[in-house]
Amino acid sequence: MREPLLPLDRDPGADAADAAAPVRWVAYVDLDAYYVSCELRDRPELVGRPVIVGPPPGDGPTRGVVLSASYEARAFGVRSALPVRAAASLCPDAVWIPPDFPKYERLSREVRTLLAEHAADVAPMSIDEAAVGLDVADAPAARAAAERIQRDLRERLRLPASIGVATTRLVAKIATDRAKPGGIVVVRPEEVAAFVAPLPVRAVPGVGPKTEARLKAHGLERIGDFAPLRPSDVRRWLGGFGDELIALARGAPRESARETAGPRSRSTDHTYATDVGRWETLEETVRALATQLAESLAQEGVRYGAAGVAFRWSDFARSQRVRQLSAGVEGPEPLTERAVRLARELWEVERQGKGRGVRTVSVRAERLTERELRQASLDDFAAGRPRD
DNA sequence: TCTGGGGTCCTAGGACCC
DNA sequence: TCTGGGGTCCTAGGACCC
Repeated sequence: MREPLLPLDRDPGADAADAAAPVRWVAYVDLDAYYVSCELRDRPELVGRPVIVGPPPGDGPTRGVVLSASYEARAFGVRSALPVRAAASLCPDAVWIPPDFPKYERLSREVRTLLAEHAADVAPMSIDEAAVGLDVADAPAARAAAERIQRDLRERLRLPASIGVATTRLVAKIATDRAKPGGIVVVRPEEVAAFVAPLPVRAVPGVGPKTEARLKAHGLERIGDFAPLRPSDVRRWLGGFGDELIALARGAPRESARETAGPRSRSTDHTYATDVGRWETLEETVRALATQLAESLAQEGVRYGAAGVAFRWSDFARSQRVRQLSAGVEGPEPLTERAVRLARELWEVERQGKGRGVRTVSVRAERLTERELRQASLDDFAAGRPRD
């Protein structure tokens, strides 16, 4: 059987464009135990103690989870996403701090500003991660640049960071995880295959518990196991992701061309203290969430082109519905009206016979566009290009 | 000790059009 | 009347990430 020829089947060195392209270094910056670190700036007396950011376990049932734990708390087995009560029993002496998201957002912006002083090319990946394109010639210079960034973050913002350095974002991100906490790991392009080979497949972003289990069933546990495989075989189990894994294992990962061009959707939700079995209650919540979401978008000059609703049921299953809207619309009316209708559909169709209640309801606006940007680009188009 | 509150991307199937 | 091939849009659901 013939194998389709893929880019990754070629010898990377044989590609003229690749050979001519200068090596690009990327520093992947990950702030350690970010929410906790933000809090310790204000409460230095807690440094060295087990600290947990999350809804404090109080009286009554808490439906919360740990958002961030200091390394001292992690020594007790406390991790992000652990239910609050489990964390409290693992680490009874922890200091609990309720989350202050505006504070974390504010600091995150300060971090980006600082990073921008080090490099022109800063791509925020999440509230506590960023990929920084380094303008350097070789690995020693890249390491030195990462050290400067790390020191600057520590001294000026009092935030500890781990940094992975490589010539692709993917490998730099994987290296960052090996650098935690507080370290720097540099991977030269010629070392990539050897660096990833012994790592468990879970080290690859995008491989979670389900994929891990499926791969294990095929006898694949480490990234290196993929190097000798045929793309067509792996593609059967993993789709296009299989090609990426093979390329990585062979030391020639393909950089995803995806641009992070601003958020694509925004949602807001509400978890009830006890599950809800009355439509009237749900409708009221959906209406309130949709109104609030649409108003905040309108305030920022952001339009939306689709509306969605999701339920998390008492059995933790999830159902959702999304509908496209006519065009980029604005204001609470379209979102609210559509969201209530979708919620009603979900309620009638998905609840049938199961008698389950709703635990969480969420409302989402998708296909976001910025009013000003949209206008500007239309103007540019009209002015700069002939209409044909 | 059940499991928050955001998000993203991928895939597959159906509708519809040419 | 049993029959094509492509392309695109929309929707649902799964998996994953911080």
